[in-house]
This record gives sequence, C-alpha cells and structure tokens, in this order.
Amino acid sequence: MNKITIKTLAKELGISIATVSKALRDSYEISAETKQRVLNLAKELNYMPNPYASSLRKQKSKTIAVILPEVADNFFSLAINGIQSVAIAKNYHVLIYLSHENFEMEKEAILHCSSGRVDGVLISVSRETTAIAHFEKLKKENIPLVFFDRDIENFSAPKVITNDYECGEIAAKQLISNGCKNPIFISTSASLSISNKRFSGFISVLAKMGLPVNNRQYIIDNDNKEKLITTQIQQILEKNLHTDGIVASEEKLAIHTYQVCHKRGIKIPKDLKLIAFSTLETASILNPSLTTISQPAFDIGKNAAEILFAMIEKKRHIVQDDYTLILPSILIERDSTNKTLK
Amino acid sequence: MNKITIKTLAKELGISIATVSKALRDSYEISAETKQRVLNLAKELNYMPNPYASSLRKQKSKTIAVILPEVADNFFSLAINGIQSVAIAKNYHVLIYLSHENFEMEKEAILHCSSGRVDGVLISVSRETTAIAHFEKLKKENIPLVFFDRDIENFSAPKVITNDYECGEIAAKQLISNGCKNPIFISTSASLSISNKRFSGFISVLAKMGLPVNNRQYIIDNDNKEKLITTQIQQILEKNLHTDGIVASEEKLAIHTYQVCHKRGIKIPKDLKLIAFSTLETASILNPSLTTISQPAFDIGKNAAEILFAMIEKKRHIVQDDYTLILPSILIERDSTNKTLK
DNA sequence: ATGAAAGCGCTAACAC
DNA sequence: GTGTTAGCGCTTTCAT
Repeated sequence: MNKITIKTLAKELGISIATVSKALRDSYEISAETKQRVLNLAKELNYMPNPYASSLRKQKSKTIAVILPEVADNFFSLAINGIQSVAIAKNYHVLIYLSHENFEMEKEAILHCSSGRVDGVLISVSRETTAIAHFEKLKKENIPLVFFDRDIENFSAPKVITNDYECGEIAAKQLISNGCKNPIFISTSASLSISNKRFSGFISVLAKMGLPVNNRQYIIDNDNKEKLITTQIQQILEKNLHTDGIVASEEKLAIHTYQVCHKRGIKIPKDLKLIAFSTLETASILNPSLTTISQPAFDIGKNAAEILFAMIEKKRHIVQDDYTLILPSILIERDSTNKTLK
Repeated sequence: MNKITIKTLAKELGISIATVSKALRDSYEISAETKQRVLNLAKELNYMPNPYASSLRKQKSKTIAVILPEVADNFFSLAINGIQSVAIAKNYHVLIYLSHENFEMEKEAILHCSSGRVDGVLISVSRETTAIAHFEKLKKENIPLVFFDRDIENFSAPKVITNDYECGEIAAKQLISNGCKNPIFISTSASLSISNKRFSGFISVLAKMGLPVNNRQYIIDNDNKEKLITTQIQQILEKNLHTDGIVASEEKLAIHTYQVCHKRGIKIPKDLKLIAFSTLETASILNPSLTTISQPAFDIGKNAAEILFAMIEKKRHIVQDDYTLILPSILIERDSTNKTLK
C-alpha cells in the first residue's frame, strides 16, 4: 500500500498541496467546498499526516517525556495515570523512560529529551541523583521541566510534591503514641530529598519527646540483588534488639519488613510496629493490615502534567521556577501500629 | 541559546554539511582527522541530532508503542520493565498508551501509531476488544504488531502469552483437591480470550470431576465506580451460599474478594478458598497469604519486544504471523487454598 | 576524501 | 480562494 501524503491528495483533487494543507487545518482562507472535498478524500484514503514532518516544520513534537525511577512501585503507576489523563486531553504523546534508580540512566534519558524530541519533561529523580548538570542542559534548551514527588534541592524548577516533613512527624507520633520507645527510620537513599525530609520530621519528634536520636536512620542498599533487602532488614533488627517501631520510607521496604517478621516470628504490631509511606492497594488486607501514609499519587501526576503544559503553552509567566505545589498525604491507621493488638 | 545543527558544525569547521553528517555516522569515506574534528566540536557544543529530521528522512522513528489496558496492575508494570529492557538495548524510545480497558481509547491509540509515528507496536488488548479493523489498518501500513498476554483470536499476529487453559485447570484442581465442591470463576470480561481460556480449563476439570458446571462463571462489571466491585462480589456470594471456592482471573478481583470476606466475616480458607491469577508482590503477606498462579510478566514483555524488533529489523521471515510463544505461569500454593487451615 | 543537491512531508509567508 | 516557494534538519546519491 502506497503512502498517502498531502501530495497524493493534492494530485488526486487537482489542487495544490498548500491548499490541501490549509483545508486540513480548517483555514479560513479555503472555501467550504474545497475543504469538504479534501476532507472526504482524506477520510476515504485514510490519510494521516506524518507527525515527524509536522514536528520538524513546527519545531514542536506534541510529546512529553516522563522519567521515573521504576514502574513497579504503585505510586508511580498511579502517577502515570494522572499524567496520561492530562496528556490525552491535550492530544499529547507520552514517552516513558525508567532510570531504575540509576543516575547514569537518568542522565541518558534526559539526553534523549533534548534536541526537540519532547516539548517538556516530568521527572521523579533517581535516588542517586545529586548533580544537576543534565537538568541545566535542558533548561538551556528551553525545554520545560517539572519535578513530581521526588525533587532535587539545588535546582530550581516547578515541583509537585507532598508534605514529607510533616508526614515524617506524623509517622513518628503515630509510633510513639502507640508505645514505641525505639523507633527507627529506613529508606534506600541517604541523598534523596524526599527521604531526608521525612526523616527530619521523624527525628524532630523524637527529639521533642526526649527519645534518643542517635542511630535512628538506616539506609538499605537496594542496588544489588532483591534478596538482600530482607537480609539487611533482618540484620538491623538483630543488631538493635530494642527496636520496637519502623517507619518505612518506601513501599518495598515495608513489604520486605513483613517478610522478615513472618520468617523470624516477629509479631507485628506487638513486637514491632510498622508504618509505611505507601499507596499499596493491599495495605488493608495484609497480615496485619498496614498503617500507611498515603500519597495522592494520581493528583501529583495530574497536577505536575498540568503545570508542565502551562509552561509548554507559554503561559510560562504564570509558572515561576520556584513554584511548588504541595499536595498533602494522609495517614491511614491500621493494625500494624495498634498498641492493643498482639 | 541557539540551536546547534549540522549546519552550525559545518560552518564552524569550514566543511560541508554532508561531510559532517558522514563523519558523525563514522562513514568510511571520511578521513580520520576530519572525523575527529567533527566529533570534538560536536561534543564541545553539545550537538544532538534532531530526531525528527532524521526520522523524516529515514522513514524510521526509532520508537515503539506499548498499548496497555492499565498500568495499576502489577503484571503490566513488570511487563513494561521487560519491554523497556530490550528497547533501551536497541536504542529505541517507548511511547505508552493506556486504553483503560476501553475499546475506543484503544482504537485511538492504534491510530496514533500509524503514519510512521512508531516502528512497531506491542499491545495487550482491552477487555472490550473484539473488532479487528484497527489492527488491520496497522498491518496495511506495514507496522509490525505483537500481542502480549492478552491477545485476540481472529487476528493473526505474533503473540507472547501464557498457558491460560492449563492454568485454568490447575486452579480448578487446586480448589477441588483442597475440598471445594462449589468453586466459581470470576473475571471482568466475557469476551477476553485470556479469561475464556482460563475458564475453559477450569470448567473442563469440574466436568471431569463430575461437579456441576452450570453458573460457574461470573462477570464483574468494572466499568463504573471502583466501589461496586466489592458489592458485586458480595452479591454473588450471598446468592450462592454454597460457594466454597473462587478463582479470580485478575489481581484486582482477588483484592476485592479479600475485602468482602474481611468485612463479612467470611473466613479464608475455611469458608472460602481463593486462588488468583496474579503477580502481586504482597501475596505472601496477605491475611491469609494468597495462592497465586503467577505469570512471567517481565519475560512476557521482554520476549514480545524481542519479537517485535526481529520484525522491525526485517528479519521478518523469521517471524510468522501466527507465531505464538507460550511462557508458562506457575502455581504458588499458599494459605488461601489450604484445606487444613481455619 | 569532500561537497552539491535533492528530497523526506509538512507549514506558512507571500504572491496572485 | 488558491498556488508558489522556501525551508525545518537530516541523509544519501552522485560528482568531483
């Protein structure tokens, strides 16, 4: 089957390609009759404009990129949904890149976004990301960037995040008010701003309550094999026998903590109380049900995308570089932190 | 900052754009020295070729599309990972479209894939999909298509699926051998080939065992509000008080079944045994742990992508239109089907 | 080894 | 209201 281009239509109808182009775009210059003829033939032949020719000409790709650490975490799945919902409304296409929490891959992804491949990018940074040169390159190319959920402190761009510091406080309070004397905080990154904020909130409450503040933070190495996470958690627990509460900064860590506890006969919540930052759908049916601090993942994605489009559509003056939208998470109390259960 | 194009480089170096282009592509026609000069300057100026100009010229987009019913299901998250892993190795970009189980959206997505936007498409069909005109349009345009996980029967294209019929049998046997006399099968689509195969396997075992085969299949309407799923499951259970086992054809249905049971005080596995087609990470820590038939999601995605690339790279003769790769799922027995538990 | 030139399919300024 | 034309940035003959 031969390719149908504007030329085909023009030849077929005996008019110029310019006329066809204008007719297709419903230009006021073209007579109703000609438009009709063009549209009819286009439909008949299943004409679809070549997107790349148009992109090249207009210097606009009608696509955005989403760069994520991973897609297996429920948060990111929901965020993608939010992003897609607005992209589709804007008739945009979305390119997905996964950094797998790896800085080099993130850089690579950003690189792909330049030179006009996309009109804008949404990113949740990898846990290794501290440098900002790749973001600056984008800025130089005038490609709008907005952070969602996981941002980076020393680079200025709009961001849609949640109230991590407060949630850190809430987590600590939840554990302490349920009797924990020795709660700890586990995460997978020492540099991720989101983790640090959560930990800061957490530790501030311990301090306020007069609880010991040393050795409260544990970084789980998740760059190697999956298996190791449980081993590491188990070791932490063994070396800190007095630990009676855990705040898991990531969904995955909470799941692994359950597995360790099940295996080692550690009773949640009696021996150990657990609270997790997570949007896990199964939280309520876990054994025991898991107390979570749940992020508005869909809305974070949606709002980030909306801001991005505002920038793309050159309503740029509306969006300051330091614009920050904070969508609060909510605490959902369940059994894993309940002081009266065994 | 001005855009850096081949022209910039050429002018700067005092050579022609043709030479620059060839040097960048490491053509044998160009002297080592010139190549070096070009490469150096390119690096210095951060030159990135315009992907769309190149696509337009070469009639190749270096991107593939992945069309999914949704991304919240763990299976699809894993599959995306598999797909990405091969796309990245091939230096391809991946466009994501979500059908949200809606046929119109799927058609729309497929439409976007035509006219050269992508070099190939991977799809897991929506549960509403029975028509095939949109696929045929793709085929006419010579855009390779491969199905993964959820295929469609009356359209011939390579597919990577799992052994659904056998798994339906396995599910039935698992329930029956653990004492179920009245198991039912729940899914969300009456037309989805994958569900039907599972059900066929399931019912064949009931028949063989001499168990009643009428009213064994229940279709849950999942097109409206999320809430309703539990209501529907509850109603099924209330109207069929003798039901003592459920095969959930989808992860989500299993989760909702748990919720109903928790709420109504129905004890799993004592009152009701449950087995689910699912890759849920939390299956082992649910209350009770969930027996699953687990799909090799990552590998399904990966293999589908590999086949797609074989087709894109015109090793097309290698891939027949009716090529079917079946990657078996595995049964993981856990407490939700255990006959001796309460 | 290098360059001139045509053209991928489309848009838009400018004629007529 | 319609057509001519000049590119967008790149690749690829074909000359030289």
